[in-house]
Amino acid sequence: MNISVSAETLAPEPKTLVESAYRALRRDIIEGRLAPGEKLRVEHLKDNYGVGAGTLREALSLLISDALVVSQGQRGFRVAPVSLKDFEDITQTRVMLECNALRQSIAMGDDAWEASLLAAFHRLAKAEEKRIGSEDREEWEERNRIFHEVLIAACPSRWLKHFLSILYQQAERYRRMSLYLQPIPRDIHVEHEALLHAAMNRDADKAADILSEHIRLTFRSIQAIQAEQPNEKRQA
Amino acid sequence: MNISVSAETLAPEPKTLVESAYRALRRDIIEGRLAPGEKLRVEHLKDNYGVGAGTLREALSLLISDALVVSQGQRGFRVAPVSLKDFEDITQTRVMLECNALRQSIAMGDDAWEASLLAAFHRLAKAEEKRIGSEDREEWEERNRIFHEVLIAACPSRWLKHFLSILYQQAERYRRMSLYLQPIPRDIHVEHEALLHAAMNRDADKAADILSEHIRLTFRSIQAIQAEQPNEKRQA
DNA sequence: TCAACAATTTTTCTCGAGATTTTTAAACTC
DNA sequence: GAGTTTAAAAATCTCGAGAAAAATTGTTGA
Repeated sequence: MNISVSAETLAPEPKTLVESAYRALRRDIIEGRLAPGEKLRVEHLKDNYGVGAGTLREALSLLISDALVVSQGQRGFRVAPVSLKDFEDITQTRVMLECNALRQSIAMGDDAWEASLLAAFHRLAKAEEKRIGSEDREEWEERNRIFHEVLIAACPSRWLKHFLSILYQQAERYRRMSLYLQPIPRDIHVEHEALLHAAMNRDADKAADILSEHIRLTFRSIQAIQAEQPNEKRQA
Repeated sequence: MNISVSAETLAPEPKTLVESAYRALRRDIIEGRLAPGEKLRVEHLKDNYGVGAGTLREALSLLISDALVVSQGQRGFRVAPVSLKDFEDITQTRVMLECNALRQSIAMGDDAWEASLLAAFHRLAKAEEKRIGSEDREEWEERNRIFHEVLIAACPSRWLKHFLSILYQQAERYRRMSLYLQPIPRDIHVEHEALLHAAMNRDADKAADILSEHIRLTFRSIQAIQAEQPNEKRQA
């Protein structure tokens, strides 16, 4: 079985300028430094990222795969817009796919999978303990992603995992946008723990239920924030 | 409700050379003129498609979104490899997503959706009648795609439809590879008809069952061909 | 005051040439 | 003869400049 945590997780460092620019841009979009809907002028950005125009265009083309950038005809590139409706769609689609993948993973996971799951949970728990300073947020984000990734790692469907990685990225962007200042609520740790135990006990139904609620809860909290502050930008 | 058949279907003609090259390359890959695993040398291809090197690179980058092209590090681009295992994965994932989308579409489709579904079926049926010459194959492919697209058009999830369009493309490539000479079996028309009636009668369970079998059947027939001729190329 | 038109400016799109890196081939040693 | 090292060839990657299109600004006329 190919768990391949390090394959998708610890990317093997960029070997080309296009790749570097792609990653830098992706980070800047997901972490909100490039605002949703913002125009991405090649001539202006190529200086910021220290590459030529053609190289930057290529990096932007790659970001279309992730649906983080949109391009239209002869009018250049833009950061993908956001909307609550879109995030709801992402959430529902992710619930369906991730629960399915989790069931398969639980059904097929071997000892090595259990071990890497325990390890990923442990790393995440440690990050959750000391996440007071905002410095540790990046570490928590990384470990949270890995935990979710390992949960479904034993699922044999590459396509399912591919789509889920795209949806996770999208969800992360929304999460960061709204929970920028807010500390991570405490009960998320409890959810992760319950998820771990259900998975280790091979209780697929319970695990899927917890995961569903876990994913939906993020949407609801952002929905609530949006309801309080409807003054935020609201692109189509 | 936004049925938007013409949005994804009749693409609004390319307004840029990158877009033109992208479409030409996509056709050539899906229709098998560029073989799976084949190396895509930019210097050689730029002449065939009549564009500059940078433009072609950008088009290839866009094809990565569709998983029709893969690139690795500093070693250029390749046509995405194929394997029976991959097609099985595509089939299963597509069954799950397309059935789900179909159920939503049946639940939410209005009169206009029913009308466009009938129209799409009619066009497809006409193409199925006169598909003796291989000339009509292209027309049948197009109308088959539109029929499947309209079936799920009333599903409100953009992400689901986005993923399905990718999977459909992939499946089309496999279908064309193996059924190149074979005429389209007659019972496919019967399946389409049963699918239409189940959808029109709002019988979601029945429609989903038929659709599942419909998609799986294509895989099984290719699986059978592959079993007879295991001499074909078999990339990882 | 507003709308339509035209000139300017900006930006996108495109191409060809140069610098690195990979691949291929040959020569050499053990 | 097999494997390693070295040199040539090919391909990829990268950049800056020129052509086409879009967006902006200013002008004119009702």
